[in-house]
Amino acid sequence: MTTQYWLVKSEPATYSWDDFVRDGRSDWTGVRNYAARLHLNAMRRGDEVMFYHSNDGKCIVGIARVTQPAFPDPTADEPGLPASGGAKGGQGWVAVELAPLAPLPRPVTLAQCKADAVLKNTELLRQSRLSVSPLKPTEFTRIKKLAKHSA
DNA sequence: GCCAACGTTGGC
DNA sequence: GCCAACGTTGGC
Repeated sequence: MTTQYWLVKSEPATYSWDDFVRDGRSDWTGVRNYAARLHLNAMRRGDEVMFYHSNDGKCIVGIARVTQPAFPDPTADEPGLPASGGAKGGQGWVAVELAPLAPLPRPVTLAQCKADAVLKNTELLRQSRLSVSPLKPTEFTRIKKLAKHSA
């Protein structure tokens, strides 16, 4: 099975990479956006996920791994309904479980992504408010490569 | 079903 | 602190 790649955002003031590493794993709950939910539902165990610090940081800081695919978000009003249950399914929100895989040697900044020919068209940049977005394998590889060089 | 008003996110 | 982008809500 081919590994898929994703990017999730977190405000470090709320939940930082360091918090994530300390916890060793995290249920990625509270996503209340249909496009983001679509992506959560498409995640499979073992997919790799870039961890982005929004607001304070504005950089990609580490790589996580999907350890549990989508399950009903326990923080939703009515968890457990089928997530595919119709366009108006305000319920049926889902979460996934992520675990830290490795920090990036150097964070990759938003400015670097914008300036990069490969990364300038990522969903992260095209739709800046989307909290969970897909990455193409080429984009994922590019981020890893940029993380090896000085900013 | 359209659209204006409003709230939220997130970069600057 | 401001503002742009986007989603949601509610009047009609």
